[in-house]
Amino acid sequence: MAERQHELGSAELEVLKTLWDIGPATVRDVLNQLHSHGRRLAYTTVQTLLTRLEQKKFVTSNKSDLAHVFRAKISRDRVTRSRLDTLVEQLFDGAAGPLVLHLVRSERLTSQEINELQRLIGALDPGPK
Amino acid sequence: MAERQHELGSAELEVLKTLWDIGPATVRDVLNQLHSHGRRLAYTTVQTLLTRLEQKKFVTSNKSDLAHVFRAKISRDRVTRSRLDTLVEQLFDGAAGPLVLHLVRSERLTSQEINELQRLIGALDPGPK
DNA sequence: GCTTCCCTCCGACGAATGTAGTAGGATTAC
DNA sequence: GTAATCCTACTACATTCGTCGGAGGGAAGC
Repeated sequence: MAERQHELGSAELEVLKTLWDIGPATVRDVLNQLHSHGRRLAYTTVQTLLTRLEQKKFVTSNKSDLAHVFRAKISRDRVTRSRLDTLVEQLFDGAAGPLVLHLVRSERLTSQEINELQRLIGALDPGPK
Repeated sequence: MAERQHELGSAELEVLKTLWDIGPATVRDVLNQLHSHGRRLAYTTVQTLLTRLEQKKFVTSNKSDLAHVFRAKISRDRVTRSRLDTLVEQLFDGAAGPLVLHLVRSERLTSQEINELQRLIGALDPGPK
């Protein structure tokens, strides 16, 4: 019950991601963007999703124009962090290490990412702990 | 609709994790284990969860004894992988790199894990791609 | 000024999920 | 053997989520 990860469904996340990608937008804008990515949804579905996101405080809207303009209020980073926390918590009882190792081992990194990682890791201080 | 992540709810996962932790067990065993971790659930709730997990083929049961013995059929690794795939897909459009970088940057690793990582990363070949 | 659009508001509905109660059979304790 | 236990099977119910449809009010075309 400490797990309040039930705050963002997959469809809601898709819409939120669209806002991150194209910036503040109307229902129609989001719908078009989704359509252009092959995602079929009804206009009102997107509207419902945006409304729910607003109720959940993940989005705000400017209602001064006829077509309301929605804007993401939470960053992609925050959502990522939250999702990861939940995953790490649920699967590894909070230990992030095993997850990272799992990811790194799963050979899904591009060479560029590996280089980047080597830099980052090299800079990390295993320090006293 | 391509998203079939809707296969394992958080409560179901808790029960599955218990099976990974203590091995094949009865409803009562799982319940006790959960209780010992402070998780309050009714006996029948755990039973329902186990039944559903069995329907979903994530668990099998031996019904020869009065109290059925349930056994995890899917590994923690497979679930982890699946969860990660979903997360990477939903948040980074499939690119695992950013996720790893995010994790590494989030300073939640123990020094031991960092060492382990440095070894792993060092062994990785950025090679041709 | 109608007709057509487009938008918002509201209600709805089915599936999945978390949580649990009840019925009734089997086992154990006297 | 009778009562207290324990277990399974079945049913139930509230929520959340994904997905829309319809009503009704402005805006825009002609």
